[in-house]
Amino acid sequence: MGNSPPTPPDDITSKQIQTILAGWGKQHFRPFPWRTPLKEWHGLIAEILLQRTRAANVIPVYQIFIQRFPLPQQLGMASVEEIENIIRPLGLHWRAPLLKKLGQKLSENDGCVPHDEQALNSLPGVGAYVTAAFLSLHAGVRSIIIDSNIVRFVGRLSDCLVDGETRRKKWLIAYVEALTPLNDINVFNYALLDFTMEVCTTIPKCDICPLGERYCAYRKRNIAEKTPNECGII
DNA sequence: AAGACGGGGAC
DNA sequence: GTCCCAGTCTT
Ligand code: SF4
Repeated sequence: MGNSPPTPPDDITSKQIQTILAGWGKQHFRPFPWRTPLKEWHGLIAEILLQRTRAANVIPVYQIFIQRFPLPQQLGMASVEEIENIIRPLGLHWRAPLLKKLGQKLSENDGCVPHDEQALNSLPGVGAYVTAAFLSLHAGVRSIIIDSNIVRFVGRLSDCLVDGETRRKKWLIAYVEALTPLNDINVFNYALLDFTMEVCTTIPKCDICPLGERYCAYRKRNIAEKTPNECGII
């Protein structure tokens, strides 16, 4: 028998982490173009373009994309070639034919994006992450989001090694579920995205982290071992 | 469960 | 040059 998987923090601790992250997020909210009030269609497109791609790199492609395809109908009628050319700087070109199918499928629904989890998840190019991100960030529906940055963050909180499969593990999902508040879902999820993008990064910036050793087992161990962290600052 | 996809920026 | 990024789809 190996080590048992990490268990989520208790309710009190989870709420404290939520409060700290939400407070941090309010002061460090990043106004990406897809975060300003927008059409749901544009929000869905943004989440797809953001797959495995740093947000800053998506900005110019997103602007061109929604200018060329303001409505799903226009995307559905475009050629795969044209779509592929527009998203080329982002790589993962297999998304081009899926985006065309997405436009066609939404056209059948009057161009409206469904708010049903099953319906979203079955759309071409839309998986667990895009479904949860769209619901929580663009439709006000509480959903937990799990991306590679958030997996890394949970790994740090619990001081557990993670890999590419960790995002599908039950313990990880339960952990994020416990951390995610019942209300103000978009505020918390934006904070979680920004925090994991800017503070709990591949090389963590523990010296500016609002959580620290009280909430982060990785940080606590580094301090206890009196080894310099990966920032090189105590 | 494991592999493929991908350009581009950070280091 | 290496690693990693708001994952998804296919064996
Ligand atoms: S203390 Fe460091 S490792 Fe822990 S959550 Fe903060 S930035 Fe991440």
